[in-house]
Amino acid sequence: MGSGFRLNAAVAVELVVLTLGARRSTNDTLCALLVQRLYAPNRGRWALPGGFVQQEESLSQAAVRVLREETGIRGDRLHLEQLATYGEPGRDPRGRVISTAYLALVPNLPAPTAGPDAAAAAIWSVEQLLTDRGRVAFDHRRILADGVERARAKLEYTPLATAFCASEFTVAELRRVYEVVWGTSIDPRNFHRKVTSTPGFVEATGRTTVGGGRPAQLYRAGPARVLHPPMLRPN
Amino acid sequence: MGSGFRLNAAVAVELVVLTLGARRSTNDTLCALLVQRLYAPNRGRWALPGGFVQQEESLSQAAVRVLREETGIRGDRLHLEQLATYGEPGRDPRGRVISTAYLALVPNLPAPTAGPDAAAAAIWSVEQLLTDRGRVAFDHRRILADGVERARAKLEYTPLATAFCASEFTVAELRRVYEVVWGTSIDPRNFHRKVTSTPGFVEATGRTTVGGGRPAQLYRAGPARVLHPPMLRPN
DNA sequence: CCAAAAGTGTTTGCCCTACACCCATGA
DNA sequence: TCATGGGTGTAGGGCAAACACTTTTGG
Repeated sequence: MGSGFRLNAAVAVELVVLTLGARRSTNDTLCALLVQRLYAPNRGRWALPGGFVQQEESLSQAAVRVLREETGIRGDRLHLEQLATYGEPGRDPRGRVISTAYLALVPNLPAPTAGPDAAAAAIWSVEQLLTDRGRVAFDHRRILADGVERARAKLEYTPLATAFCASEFTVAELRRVYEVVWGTSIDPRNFHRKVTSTPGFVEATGRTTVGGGRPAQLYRAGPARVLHPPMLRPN
Repeated sequence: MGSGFRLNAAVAVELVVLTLGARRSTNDTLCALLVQRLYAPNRGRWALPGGFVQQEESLSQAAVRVLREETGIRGDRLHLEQLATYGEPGRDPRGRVISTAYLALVPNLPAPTAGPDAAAAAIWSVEQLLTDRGRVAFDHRRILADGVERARAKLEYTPLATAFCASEFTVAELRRVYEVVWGTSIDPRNFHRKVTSTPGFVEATGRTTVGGGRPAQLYRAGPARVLHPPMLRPN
């Protein structure tokens, strides 16, 4: 490490909060949580929830705090992982800002409430956000794209999809997560077999759903942290 | 992003530089490049090459500069990617330091020369470094472990292994990379078939080696950025 | 001719896909 | 008894591990 210790940057965290939103009746759209900026720079544009890191907190603690402050979401029962760090000079007009982005996946996102620094908080379709240029502030479109790609990749080899579901869920709900995030359709029969035969992916609770057609088994997330064998994206 | 812009940290980059070192005649040990600290804190202990980011440079530019300054390695013909960011309060006794770590893979690492802030620069076996506690400064053992794990994982689905080889290499040399980094042994026949049949992984140059036994084809890295199908670790 | 290293053919078994089929409920 | 969605059986193809074998060089 170089010789001269000197404060040389403002370190912030940004959050890519993904959830499955209800465009129609079923949760069939991948959505992200954004806040509308109340102050300059980029006043009025939509940005990822974020904030500067405080003196005695770690980066991940800052991410949990910011998520609660700006959106009201609690950090428990929530998947949170570090995504990447963005530090181009000039990415923020105020000065040198280094942003460490975190990826958060939440089930059943409650209606967000804007914090004191935000004009509004809302859930947008990821597809729209990535298509429309100019709606998103700073370099947050790039950060969002990186977060979505990370989520897509991690569905393959980790049980991350369970983070999009409630504490108990059916195999069909889990399949819908894969279909929405990947943007593909999956054979229900083979998916069912694969999920239930992968050790540690899901555990049966013994309970079932009611209504509709035949009742479905309810499952909860299992102890596995990686999937053997992985769920492969169709290609 | 929160309201108050204020410089609140010293941002640094750290480099996990991996190479295949010659413990015996063949390159059969995964090694990392460390520098011995000349100044406090942690004077005399071994640390990853690193340094504070300067005003008008990006994080990746800082990584390239530090690599050159502290070890004499040039940034061209070198794989460099961002690994993760470490920001626990108290990880550096001088104050709040946020370190973004980069992973660098180099073939045929030349004898490193210590820069002005280092007492020495040397190549150590990764296995030794990760086993011995107390030899490595700060939280750099953790960073090194993360870098090694990233390299192991990326060998599976990217042509990263070619970054450990010279510009032209044989299939057997490429196989040795996999065996050393993964710590496994691989069937030479199946490996050969797999590598040469994966589109874009390697390209034949038409030339061959001389000496030893039957001459081997020489290859260079192909244009692929991901491997379809992936090379899977035995398990 | 023999040793050494490169590269090929062939078998075998597994996993994944596709799809036919049966199961359990509400109306 | 029909509609609806949940779950199982099974045949076929492709891929990859295992290993015998051929090829091409240097002594």
